Amino acid sequence: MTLEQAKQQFIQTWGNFGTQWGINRSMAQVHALLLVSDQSKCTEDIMTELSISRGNANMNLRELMNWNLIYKETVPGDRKEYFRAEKDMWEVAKRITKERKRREIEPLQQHLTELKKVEQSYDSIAFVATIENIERLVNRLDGLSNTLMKADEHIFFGKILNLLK
Amino acid sequence: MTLEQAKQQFIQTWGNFGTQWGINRSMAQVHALLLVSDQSKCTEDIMTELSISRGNANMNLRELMNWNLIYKETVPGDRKEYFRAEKDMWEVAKRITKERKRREIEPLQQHLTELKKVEQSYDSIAFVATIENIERLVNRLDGLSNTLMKADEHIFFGKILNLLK
DNA sequence: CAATATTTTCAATAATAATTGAAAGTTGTG
DNA sequence: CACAACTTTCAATTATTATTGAAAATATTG
Repeated sequence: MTLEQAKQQFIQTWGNFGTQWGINRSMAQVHALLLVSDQSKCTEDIMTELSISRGNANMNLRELMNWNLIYKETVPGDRKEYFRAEKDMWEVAKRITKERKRREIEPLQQHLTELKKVEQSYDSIAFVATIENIERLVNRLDGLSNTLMKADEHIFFGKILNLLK
Repeated sequence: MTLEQAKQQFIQTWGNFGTQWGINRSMAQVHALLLVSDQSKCTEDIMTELSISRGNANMNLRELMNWNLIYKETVPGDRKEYFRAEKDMWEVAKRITKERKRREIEPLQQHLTELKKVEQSYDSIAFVATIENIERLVNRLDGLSNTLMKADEHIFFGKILNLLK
């Protein structure tokens, strides 16, 4: 397998896994392309190399910036914007965690809190108990994300993986 | 908010979060419905209560069984199959973890191992290093899932959440 | 500030994924 | 074993999501 083939393969694979996680294929592929590229790339490069449209490239680059997974770079004497990916995968994990906490865990916590305001009755007891079980789990996932975001990789995994030894 | 409204709200909310995670809305809703229902329910009940077709209900019930999140139950004197959800949310978390490990982490590990077989060259060094960084993270997530699946909730979260105190 | 390069937007279109429902298959019953 | 009850399948349809590309907006240069 040549380097070029391997990179293509990786982009393909990353794209497929992305879709399984509710991330659109193009966004995952743009991310993958930048992860395995030494030089930063401009929109034009990305359009060409992934055979996607300008609009698509632009939109997903912007979204990757929102997730803090890529940076803009400027090249002296060139007007275009160039993009580079964060390569430290522990950083990547932390940033994804931070964003998912904000977009998913926190809204879910809000919804669950609301649901507990159901009017009390004999039948509502079991319902509230179920919601509270879900809430407990979600709160713990939240605690886990907070810990992960603060910890360094070594401490985080080191301690966890020793849990049951 | 009446109990009925709260249950409907929960089903709605669970469905929406599901779609964000690459789980189809109906499957998440069927799961939600069974989570908040005291009695086990047959296909007909589910079709009616969620206003979905027989095929849809059947397919998603089967998929929830594959994930080990619901059980079949039989009612004496009734031919129909009834379904009940696992209500222990720590169990639910463990089972989802187990399944995601099998469906996502393990195949990804395989792919990454393959990619390292790229032919060596000056340029491939950086590529392999990036793949190895990704691999390290994925392996640790794998270790984390293994630990979670074996641990009980109290031990698992107790120790983690004390990490940085 | 006009000319040009570049980025952004967004309505239209295409691709993908979910859903339906009727037909085929299966299982249990008298 | 014929019938009825129930479950499963799957081609067709519908709904959702992603993508395109041209036009509008913005930024940069001389």
